[in-house]
Amino acid sequence: MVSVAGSGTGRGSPAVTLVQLPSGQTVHVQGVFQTRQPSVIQSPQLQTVQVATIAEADESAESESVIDFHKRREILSRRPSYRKILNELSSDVPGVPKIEEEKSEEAGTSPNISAMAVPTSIYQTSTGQYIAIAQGEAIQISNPGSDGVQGLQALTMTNSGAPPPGATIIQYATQSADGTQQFFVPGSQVVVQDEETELAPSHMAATTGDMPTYQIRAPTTALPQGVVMAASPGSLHSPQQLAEEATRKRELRLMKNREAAKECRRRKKEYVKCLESRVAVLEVQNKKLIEELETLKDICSPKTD
DNA sequence: ATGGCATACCGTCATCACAT
DNA sequence: ATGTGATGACGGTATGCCAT
Repeated sequence: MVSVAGSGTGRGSPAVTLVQLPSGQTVHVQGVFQTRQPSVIQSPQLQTVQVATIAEADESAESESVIDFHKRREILSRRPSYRKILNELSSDVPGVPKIEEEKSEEAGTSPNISAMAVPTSIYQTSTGQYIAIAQGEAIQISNPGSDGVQGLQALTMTNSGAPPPGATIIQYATQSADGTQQFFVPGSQVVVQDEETELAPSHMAATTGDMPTYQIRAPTTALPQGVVMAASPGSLHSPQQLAEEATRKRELRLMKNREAAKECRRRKKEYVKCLESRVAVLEVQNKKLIEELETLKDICSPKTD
């Protein structure tokens, strides 16, 4: 005969069951008969509901259940956020890294304009680079492909040489050893990229060492190809200006969404990795427990003698 | 070498959830 | 009500692998 003496089955703590063997020997069995555990793949929303259900069962039901109905409906209908899911997972499981909350400004996750000093104008070239012209003199260029500081380059105006009438030559020291580039800024809003680089796909431009050159010109009738007007706040009157503003807003939204999508995919990958590693751990654990169970069965199998 | 296939990555759109 | 961020869905592109 085997008697099960007792168990510590508090939620969160592993259940320890005391098994008394016929020989009088007692065995501590940990985790074979564990209390309900959330499935690995289960969303934390569901876990939340489970907990709520358990709580309900414990208490005198009626009063709470009516209130919780709508809440639960809300929870169930809500789409998961990978950050939330992973953070909830990691709060349960030590060793699982949390996804950090964005520290909006100084984090610098997006390599571009958000970190810049109040730019008045933002441009995106056909190669995907962003150019921001601040109120003062600073021009910053960021490569969306690169991250962090590397993608960000500051420019200062030098007012030298013999620029075209009304233009200011800007020298900008690239991080590569060879290059300086000239930007013509007549106080207007257009950045023109040199033709040789204009046709290059964005991923090529991001990876090649030779940097493209740009010109910032007075706007003509139409925007040059490969240039997106991104900002010129101020009075908007004509339908054309309104249309430009709409275009600018759209481009800005697209840009933000692009970044958001990147971030979302990164989080999703991290989340999936986390789940995979958790599956691996649980598989090992499961295997161990099965072996343990078999051993116990062998030991405890009634011998008719 | 080339075409087919699988996979990964990216940008965009639509939609939802939440904040203001 | 509106703006914004997050995310699923979809299509396009790049890349690697394999059979021919």
